[in-house]
Amino acid sequence: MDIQFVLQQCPLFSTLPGDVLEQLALLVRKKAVSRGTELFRQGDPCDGFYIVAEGSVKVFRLSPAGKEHVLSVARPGQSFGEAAVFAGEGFPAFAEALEDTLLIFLPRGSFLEFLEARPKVAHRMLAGLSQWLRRMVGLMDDAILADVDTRLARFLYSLAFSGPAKNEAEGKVTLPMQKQVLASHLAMTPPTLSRALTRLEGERLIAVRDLEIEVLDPDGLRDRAEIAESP
Amino acid sequence: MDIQFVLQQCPLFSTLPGDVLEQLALLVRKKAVSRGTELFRQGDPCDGFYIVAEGSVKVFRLSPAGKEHVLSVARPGQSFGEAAVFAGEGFPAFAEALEDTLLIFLPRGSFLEFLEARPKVAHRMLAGLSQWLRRMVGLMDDAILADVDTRLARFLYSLAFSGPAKNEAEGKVTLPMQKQVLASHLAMTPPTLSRALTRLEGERLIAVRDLEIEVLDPDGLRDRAEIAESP
DNA sequence: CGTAGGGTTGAGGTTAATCAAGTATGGTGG
DNA sequence: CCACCATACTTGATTAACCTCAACCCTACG
Repeated sequence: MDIQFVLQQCPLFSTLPGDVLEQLALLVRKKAVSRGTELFRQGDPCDGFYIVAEGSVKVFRLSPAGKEHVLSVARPGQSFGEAAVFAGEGFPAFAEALEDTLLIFLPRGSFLEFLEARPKVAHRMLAGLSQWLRRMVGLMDDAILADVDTRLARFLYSLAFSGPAKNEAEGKVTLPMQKQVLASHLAMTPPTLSRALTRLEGERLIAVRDLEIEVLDPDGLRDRAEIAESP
Repeated sequence: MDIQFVLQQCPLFSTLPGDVLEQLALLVRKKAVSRGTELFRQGDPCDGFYIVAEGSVKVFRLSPAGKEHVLSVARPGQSFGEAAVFAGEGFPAFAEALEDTLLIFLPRGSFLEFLEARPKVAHRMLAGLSQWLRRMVGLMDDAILADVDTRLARFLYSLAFSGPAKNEAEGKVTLPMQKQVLASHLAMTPPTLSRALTRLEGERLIAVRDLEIEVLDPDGLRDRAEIAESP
């Protein structure tokens, strides 16, 4: 695994010139963990943050009653835990590897030094945190203002037609996580997700086969997702 | 109104030395608006952000169906809209003055220049955004994982015993907004909030008189809020 | 006074959680 | 190769929390 390559994949650092990337690479540590490994717990003091090189990591919160809510699933090139670096109050969530995973760890102290000298990177971090904030706010009022079918439709639509327009030829996407994880991410239970998928399938908007989802009617799905037309 | 004084009240700038504050003060514009004025709309291009000097501003999102969700109410010394400055994608929410309000406006361009030269301030902004992120995540999984009574208890407890421990002698606080605004902030409807207050009152945890809330049983309220003991 | 807005109270309806049973699927060990 | 088990997912029936709609109260204010 090439560290610099991974760093460059990360939105936070993708605009950095080669020599700066090289300096950054000197600060980091590689870390290989197996499925189920807990990277950090809510409240743990934050000694740095991570970028996923291979595999995936679930970031989630636990209610006092033990119910879990998945904030995000980090996949290769994505970072997690970076917000905690600046607040200095410990991690606000749990993180656990969903499969055998290769990570890059950026220690807090040396990373902050690195930042101090590079306003450009700091600016990039500010943009990155703003994005997180945006995403979380979106997630939140989705969960509050929209019903389950709408939430699901919105997730599927943006998976298929925005974001890193990935492996889909026409409208075929693969869910980036298990359905029970997705259910928690969308603030619903697995039975509810199952039924919501069935309903959207019944409306001929999608076709489901395990984690493979085919979007049959993009416009219909967009309507269901209550997303405004773009032009 | 003294601009520098207001800037210093804002957590983002409270640690700045006097001369830097002076420079910052040169960039800003005062703005007086009357109750009901819309400061910006969701999607508007972001040309800067605000700090409240006097009054209060409601920041909220609207669902396509027209339902409103109040993200926060900014009061004197608090900033809003700052996240949009960095993302460069327009404001993610609406903002409207709840009363006649005095504002300080920091224009995007000159503020970014100001930041560029001052890593310390940038670092502070990073911490500030992290705090926002934390608050939003907290709000979100409150709304998702906790029932209405718990949400309300949590809000009241933190209002009375953390935050800017304000005008309360023992356990008396004033709700910082109308009840219908609070209801939306806590992701419930006014009738539901009303009943929840009645229930907590019935359990002798609080006493309500208009916007004045007296906390009768702090420990009981903390238990109801499912907040872990601190020691 | 009379009206308007915020707030409360009551009855009824709906969404999604819960609980429980049933159906694949994949891995493991005999 | 097959029996076994664990895990993910689905399906069904019931329940409960909260929303909705409506009437009503109250205070402020013209």
